[in-house]
Amino acid sequence: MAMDSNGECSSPIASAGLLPLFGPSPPPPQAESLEEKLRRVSEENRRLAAALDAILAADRSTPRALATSPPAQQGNAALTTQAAAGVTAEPRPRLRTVRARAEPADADANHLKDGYQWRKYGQKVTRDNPYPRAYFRCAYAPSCPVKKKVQRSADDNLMLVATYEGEHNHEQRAQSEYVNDASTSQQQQHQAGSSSSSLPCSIISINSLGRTITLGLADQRPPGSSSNAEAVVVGEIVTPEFRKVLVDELANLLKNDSEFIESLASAVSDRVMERIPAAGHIF
DNA sequence: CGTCTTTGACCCGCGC
DNA sequence: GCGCGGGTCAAAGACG
Repeated sequence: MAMDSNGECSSPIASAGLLPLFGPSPPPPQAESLEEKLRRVSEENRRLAAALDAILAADRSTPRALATSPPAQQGNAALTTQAAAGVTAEPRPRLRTVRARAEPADADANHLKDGYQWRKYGQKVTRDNPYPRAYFRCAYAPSCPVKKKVQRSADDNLMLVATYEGEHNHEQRAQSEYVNDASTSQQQQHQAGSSSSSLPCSIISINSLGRTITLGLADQRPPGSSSNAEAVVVGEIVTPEFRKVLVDELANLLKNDSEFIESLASAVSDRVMERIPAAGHIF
């Protein structure tokens, strides 16, 4: 995943070559086995990680801070990434925006599960959007300065737009939404391993009927586990055993699930449409 | 009973 | 200075 000039995520297409996942209308390789798909995605992840490294290396020459984001956890909203706050100038580099598509069943909930616990402290109807904006504070640590605003998109009421402000100053284990301790330790390890806390910038979540697939495109998490509700696919698959478990899990999830394909196509399509303009002014 | 959410009021910055 | 809009506070209610 590439960062734009503001340190935010943007399309890697221009620099890293086309990721088939992002293709405008990826032909469903139905003859391809799940394992082959997995291998292909892992390969793409490696390419993207390399591209990101190159971009970050170039970006470090400028003194601005990289925006970070909370980890994309599994929830009822599929996190997609963003390129938003302070697009033209960066006086407030800690501001970043995450777009998430909510499940229709949660159409009334203005809540975005992102791996942290939040306490709502306000709600406001803004002028340019008929949907109310909700204000949240990090509820894990009283001293944590992080805030977020969540508002539905005026264009698409299923699209949640969350704006994060500040940096978490605590360990991430703040949520009960983690599937299990193993995945939690992964998250913590991931956070400790990354230079700037957490970020969904490198993660694609595709939610289908409560099931989520997360593709960690740049981070190097250790092998993890998955629950009966979710499968987490990270960029580096280390052991054959893990891959087997992963493939089995994916197979269970996707078997007889034509809606997943539709959701996937929809999510990819949305994402491509969001990212193409952002990529246009990166280089 | 403690915690969390809701919601109206208040504060503050900004543009005119 | 005034009005507007965004952001925050805090009391009250809901909930487990």
